[in-house]
Amino acid sequence: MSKILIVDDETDISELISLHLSREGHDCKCIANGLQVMPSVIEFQPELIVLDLMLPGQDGIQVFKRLRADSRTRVVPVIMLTARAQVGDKIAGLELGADDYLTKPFSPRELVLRVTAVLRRIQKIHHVSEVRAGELLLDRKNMKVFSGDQPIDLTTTEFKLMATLMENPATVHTRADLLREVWGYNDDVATRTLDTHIKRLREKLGPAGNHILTVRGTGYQFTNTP
Amino acid sequence: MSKILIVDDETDISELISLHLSREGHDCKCIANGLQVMPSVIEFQPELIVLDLMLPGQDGIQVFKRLRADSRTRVVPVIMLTARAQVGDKIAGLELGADDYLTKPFSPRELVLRVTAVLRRIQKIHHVSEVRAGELLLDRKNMKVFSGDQPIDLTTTEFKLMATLMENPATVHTRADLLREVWGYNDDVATRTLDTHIKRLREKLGPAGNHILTVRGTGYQFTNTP
DNA sequence: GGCCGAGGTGTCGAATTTGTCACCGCTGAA
DNA sequence: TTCAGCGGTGACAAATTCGACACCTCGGCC
Repeated sequence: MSKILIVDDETDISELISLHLSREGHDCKCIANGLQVMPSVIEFQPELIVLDLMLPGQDGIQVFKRLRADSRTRVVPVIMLTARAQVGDKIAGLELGADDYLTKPFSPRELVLRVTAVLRRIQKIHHVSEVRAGELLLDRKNMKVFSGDQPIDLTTTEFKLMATLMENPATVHTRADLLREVWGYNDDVATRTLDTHIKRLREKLGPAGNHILTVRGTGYQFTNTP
Repeated sequence: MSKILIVDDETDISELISLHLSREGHDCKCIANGLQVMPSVIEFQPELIVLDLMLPGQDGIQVFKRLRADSRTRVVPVIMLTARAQVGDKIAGLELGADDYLTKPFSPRELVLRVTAVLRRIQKIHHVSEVRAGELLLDRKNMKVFSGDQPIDLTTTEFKLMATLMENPATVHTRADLLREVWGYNDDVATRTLDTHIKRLREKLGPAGNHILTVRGTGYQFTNTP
């Protein structure tokens, strides 16, 4: 369930990749032009970039260098796609710090595996410590939530739930998803704890509580703009 | 109060920098040889690197590239030092994504200002969610501590205490410091809670518990090498 | 060796946290 | 309009967490 940006000139390949990654629950966006990369990354805020080195008009390596040169995009992991012939590029890419690479042609399954591996590896290492949403601010480092300047005391479970919701705003979190992420329930348990905790969160958040929307029959959703 | 690695061939400059940064409360380490950079970074885990581009034997730019190419070191911000003449280097460095640069000669005050600025900027964006120490691993994201593969369940307070200790290993944390950071006690309260929690931590950590050293009359200290 | 004080440890009660349950209101489909 | 079911809510009881305290051990100084 990660946001992935696919940068490839060949739109059919992009779409194929996108299709397979979407099936895994990822949120994909495709762009064909290297010039769009920086703005797209800053706007879309992908958690992973799949970058074809064969881009029209400009070198994929240049695009990559620019990604790594900007502190806003530096930490985003990149998987490079290279044609088998471009050995030089591949080496250059890895030297510059690509997180993985794939030589064309490759099977979609292979790509999915690499993506999963990189995400798992990367997500364990970095994450954003502060999440902002309107007047709300989630501070992981100090395990606190602020509504404006006012700190809101949350218990551990409440905080985890809040963090899970805030981290992916505007997406619906299934009851099962939340129970898995926050409580570690892997099988589909019938429990009302989630409801109770949502209630407690809303209570403590006060007016900001209406950032948490109910999606009837499915789960809950955090919205930046209540 | 950040860990800063200074990489400079000229030891007198290193020492000058180190002196001024230490006065600001930072924890500095100096190395003169570019080859030591990677191991030093991985061991010392600095939050900022001051890198002189004039290194004996090898190019500072190469060192920098290697830092950015490794996922373990990629996010560590770098301030580059360049001689005024090396305009080409400076440009190359910025293009590659240095976080700031300084041309020699510079005043210590200037450097301190830059360091402070970069730290403030960077710390707001990312922080390391995982802290490693020997077989121990602190995982902020999931609020867990692992001893090897084995997860150790900690309560919120225990986790905060553990995190505070692990984040600055090899430094002595005063009782007052810990009570302030973990419990928020600002005035000097006489309490034994800290002792009790240290005991509980050691208990739960099992053999790894001897990472936590007692500094008699002062406080506690976390050590990477028990 | 004896003493003093710092720190280790076991235990207890209060406070907090958490999951369950019963009851109710609301929603949306028929 | 009706009704089944989903979700909101208040109450409650079990479990956990936390800080205090008493007692003990150990290190350092005389």
